[in-house]
Amino acid sequence: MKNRRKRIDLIIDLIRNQCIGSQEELADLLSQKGHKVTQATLSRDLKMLRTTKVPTDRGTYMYVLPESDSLKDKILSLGQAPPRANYQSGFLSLHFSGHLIVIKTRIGYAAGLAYDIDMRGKEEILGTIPGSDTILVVLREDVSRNKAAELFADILGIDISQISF
Amino acid sequence: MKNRRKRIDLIIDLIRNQCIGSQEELADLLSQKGHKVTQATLSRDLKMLRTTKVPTDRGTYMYVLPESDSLKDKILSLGQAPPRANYQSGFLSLHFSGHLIVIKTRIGYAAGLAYDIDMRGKEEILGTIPGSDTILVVLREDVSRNKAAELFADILGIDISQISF
DNA sequence: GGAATAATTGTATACTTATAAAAATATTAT
DNA sequence: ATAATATTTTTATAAGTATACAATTATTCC
Repeated sequence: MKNRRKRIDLIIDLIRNQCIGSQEELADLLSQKGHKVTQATLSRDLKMLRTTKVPTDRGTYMYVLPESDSLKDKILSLGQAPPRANYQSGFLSLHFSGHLIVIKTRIGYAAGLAYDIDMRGKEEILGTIPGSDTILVVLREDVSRNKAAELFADILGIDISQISF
Repeated sequence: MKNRRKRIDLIIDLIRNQCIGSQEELADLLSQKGHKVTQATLSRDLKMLRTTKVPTDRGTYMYVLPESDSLKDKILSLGQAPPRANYQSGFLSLHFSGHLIVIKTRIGYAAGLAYDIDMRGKEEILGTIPGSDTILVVLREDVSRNKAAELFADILGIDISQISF
């Protein structure tokens, strides 16, 4: 089945990025994205992903994914490459938000990495702002994500699959 | 009530030391030790303890306690007002701009506050960059302002009305 | 291809958990 | 102590989740 994989990926995404309080709720979100499945199927999916429903500070409940190890295995077995830290450069992760890029680094590595990025991306980058473990990169408005992703994969010496669009 | 504390302690003990698959099961164990309570009470106890039911490798489910920190606080503060650090001393204002949030703090408070924000908003926040009296927060693109406002009201211990949309 | 086998899903339902409302128990103030 | 207030618990039930079994869909092996 082809859709199962996509559905699982989507579930992981949804759970990562929003507060989902029940399987019905998840079913709704999924169907909005074209995956019509019943609660029973989600119960199985969530069990397979070792997902848990945790009480929140606000008195509600939300599903959360398990700490990466087991999850990574699950994802791997579904054919997707897990992101891994690059300890040589201090790079940990890269995310887009609008024309911004947020790069997380090991503590203390932000400044050094930001310098390298500045040197390499004069054309595409308006500026970088390093904290201690985070770099904010402001892209020029006319630089596409794909272009930027290629550039950063190159600068950081990582595979483009490690970049989260 | 005197028994509540003892019951909670016992629940923690039981969950730590054996596999408990349902609240009914826990109720049985407790009653063997002299604590006769209904499932409803346990539901509340477990919610209060932030306990979660996790799918095991063997295809079963078991309750587990959360990582220690929050747990100790909960137990210690049983009955009293919920423990919440008062960050209001450092916090001055919060403004949105696109998927960014700019928080002004009293001088010197930005780094500390940013750290707390990082700890609390792993899901919703891509990263934070503290200056000395300003924190830049980059939200994930799919986090709405309302959700973010709720989150920050909670993190900062302020009323949501203090947040400027 | 088509039969045999395996994986996935839906249906229906049992099982489990959460919660409103009422009752019981404790605490506080007078 | 007693009324007033607050907390905790049970009861009853709603809400949510898991699973047996049947149906469907995919895969494998002639």
